[in-house]
Amino acid sequence: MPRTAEQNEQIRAVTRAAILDSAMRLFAEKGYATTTTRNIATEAGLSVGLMYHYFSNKESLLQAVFDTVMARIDEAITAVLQNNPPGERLALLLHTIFDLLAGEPEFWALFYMLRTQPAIMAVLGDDFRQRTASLRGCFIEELELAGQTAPELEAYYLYSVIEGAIQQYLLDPTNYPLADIVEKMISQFGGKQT
Amino acid sequence: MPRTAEQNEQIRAVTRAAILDSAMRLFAEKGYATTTTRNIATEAGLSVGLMYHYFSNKESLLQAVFDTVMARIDEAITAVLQNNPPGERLALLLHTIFDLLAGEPEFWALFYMLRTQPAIMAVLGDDFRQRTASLRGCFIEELELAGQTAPELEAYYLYSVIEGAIQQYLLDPTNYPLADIVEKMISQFGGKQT
Amino acid sequence: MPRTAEQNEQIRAVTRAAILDSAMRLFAEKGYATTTTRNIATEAGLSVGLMYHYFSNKESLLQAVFDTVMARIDEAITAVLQNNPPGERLALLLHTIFDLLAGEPEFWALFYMLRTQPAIMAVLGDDFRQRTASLRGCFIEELELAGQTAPELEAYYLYSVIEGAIQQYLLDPTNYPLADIVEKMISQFGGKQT
Amino acid sequence: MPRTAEQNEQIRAVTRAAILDSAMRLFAEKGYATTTTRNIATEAGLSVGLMYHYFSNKESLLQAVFDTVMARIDEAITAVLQNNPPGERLALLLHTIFDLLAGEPEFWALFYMLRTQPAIMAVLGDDFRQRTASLRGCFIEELELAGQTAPELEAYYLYSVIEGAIQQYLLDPTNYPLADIVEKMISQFGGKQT
DNA sequence: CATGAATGAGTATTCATTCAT
DNA sequence: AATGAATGAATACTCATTCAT
Repeated sequence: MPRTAEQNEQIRAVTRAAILDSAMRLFAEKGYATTTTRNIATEAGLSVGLMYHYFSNKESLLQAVFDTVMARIDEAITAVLQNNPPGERLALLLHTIFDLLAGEPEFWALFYMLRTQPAIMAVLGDDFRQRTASLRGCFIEELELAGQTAPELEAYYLYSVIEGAIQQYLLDPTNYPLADIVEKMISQFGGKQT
Repeated sequence: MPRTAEQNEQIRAVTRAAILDSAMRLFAEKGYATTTTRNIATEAGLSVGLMYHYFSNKESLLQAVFDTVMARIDEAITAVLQNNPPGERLALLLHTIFDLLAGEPEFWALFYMLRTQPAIMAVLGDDFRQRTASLRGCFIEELELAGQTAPELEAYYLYSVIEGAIQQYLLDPTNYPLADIVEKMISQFGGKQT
Repeated sequence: MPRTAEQNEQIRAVTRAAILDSAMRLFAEKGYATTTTRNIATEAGLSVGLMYHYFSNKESLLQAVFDTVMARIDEAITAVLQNNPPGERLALLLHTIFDLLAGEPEFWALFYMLRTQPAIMAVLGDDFRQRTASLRGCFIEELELAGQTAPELEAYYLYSVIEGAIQQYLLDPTNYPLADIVEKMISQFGGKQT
Repeated sequence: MPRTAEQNEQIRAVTRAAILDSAMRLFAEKGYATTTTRNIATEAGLSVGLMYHYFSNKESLLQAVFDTVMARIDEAITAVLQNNPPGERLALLLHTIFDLLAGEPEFWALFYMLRTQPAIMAVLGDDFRQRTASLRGCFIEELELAGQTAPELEAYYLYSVIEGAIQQYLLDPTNYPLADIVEKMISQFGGKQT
């Protein structure tokens, strides 16, 4: 007896996730250009042909990986924003971001790998800038509530510290004093301590 | 009659520079993996074979590009350190770095492109970390003189701000308030105003 | 529906044989170094890429060709040794070898072409020496039974005559008196006449 | 002051010999195809360009190497033939050939390397066959004098033993009982002992 | 006579992608 | 849905040969 439509749907979802997962891991580990489609299929435990049933391109696979990464970050941030009152959100946001960093560094490594590739930014650049602006918007709001006099500039500055901290951590995870840096950020930008 | 050794030296220096220049520009513009050796040779106005007369392979060309970039940074920094008294160097260092950024952004884009590629970091990683540590060393010294209580931590923090600012600027050069950010950095870390 | 494992096996066997066959013919005809991988693929009627699906590189293809050639010889020799009583084998062995020579001279031409190439002997040398020793072992045994007083030396001598005869024949197949030479070898080394 | 014509002649002869020597050594060591023209020039201690003043081609260099090798053999053989009475020459010829083999095995290795390359034989084949016939002619004469009943066939046979012995020796110089084999050849073909 | 910079066609190999089953 | 055989354009790199000096 053939599979039901529902079962097929189920299978598709699982397989798709497996491919995405392999791709994400391999891109982060070896880079986009040096990862072959065959690599990804093998790692995901399926045939090359089947992979092309799910993603028409290596590039569309990249796009999907990017979307997944971004969705993950958005989700975490949105959760903080929705479940906490303005004025308390800044410290929580920072902790969320850096917990993600400590927990899944490859994830952010991938993020920056994508972001610094000209070939990739040609495709994803606008998306990147838009999301950055939106997150900075949150910061502005919070910084205003915290009583900062020049919240826009402060937001740019804060964003820079965050970004720089992530990169420095990725460059040398064992020595970078991540926790101290985060505390310092919080105290500087006036969020309530947690 | 063969060319004199001097003439050859001259020719070699010019050609080598042309190759390096093309490679640097193309790597920055298209990424390392997507730049072909033929690309580089054509752009430099010479044959593939000749390129291999000067650099034994693509990787060693990358290494040479990296060294050139680094030498350029080192040179600028060293000039500041040697020609100014301790205690006044911090602000000057920052201005130097960000002048370089504003003047030749592709240069730094290349720097970060290289740094976020796992395949490339496998080759250049140690070099990167060493240079980072050395520059942070300068910061520590200056921060101590500026009377900071925890100069090590401050240095890590400062370094992060710098790095983040560079990246944010590269992402959106027209909107990022680079000058203001630099001023803020200087005032925060206690170097004398300029 | 994917092909069954059996179907794939079938396909692989056929394609592999086609590649090996082309390679063998071309190596014999033009030499190893002057035969290109593209040559082989074209001659076998398939794409370059596919050839690499079957053999990981040109060298491993060479190795496979060598193994095939050797298996062919071994097979013929083993058949003689197993189906005939000691004491009668020598003449049969010689006839077997020289029938192979007359029937497929390119086959032996290939054999010697490989053997005299330093670059190739670096890869296949040990194998060559080992097989030579093993065949000489058979000769010793037979020569002992034929009542030769110094079977070891005789075996070396016999082996030399065989090898020399093959090469002389290859150099000038129309004029070399192969049959007479073989008869002379048999009468000299005391195998029963056939 | 410019060199005299004589000095130039002198220089040319020396340089030419150096090139030939390097080529011969390298061809024997690495094979024709894997030896580069640059290899040869470097080994001979001169520039690539200069080498092309002496030999217009890699192929013409090969031809010259071959001629040199052949001239050397011819010379040795002719010396024996001219300075000894018919009837005593056979054993001397054999000793001459095998002394050459023991003294300069690479020399013969080169000879066979060239001879088994189809690409090379296309150029040198006729030459090879002619020289072989001429040497066999000497053998026939000597064998007739030694009273052999079928001197033509014997000559073919002898030639085969010689050729086989050389090759076997080259394959495994340490173990092959060259001296014994030579003695056996001499006693078989009836030349006077030496 | 002498040099080595310069050329570019040619080679082995890889890899995204397609397709018959 | 699933397989893996098949394609061929593209890539890094080599090397015989030329040529300005």
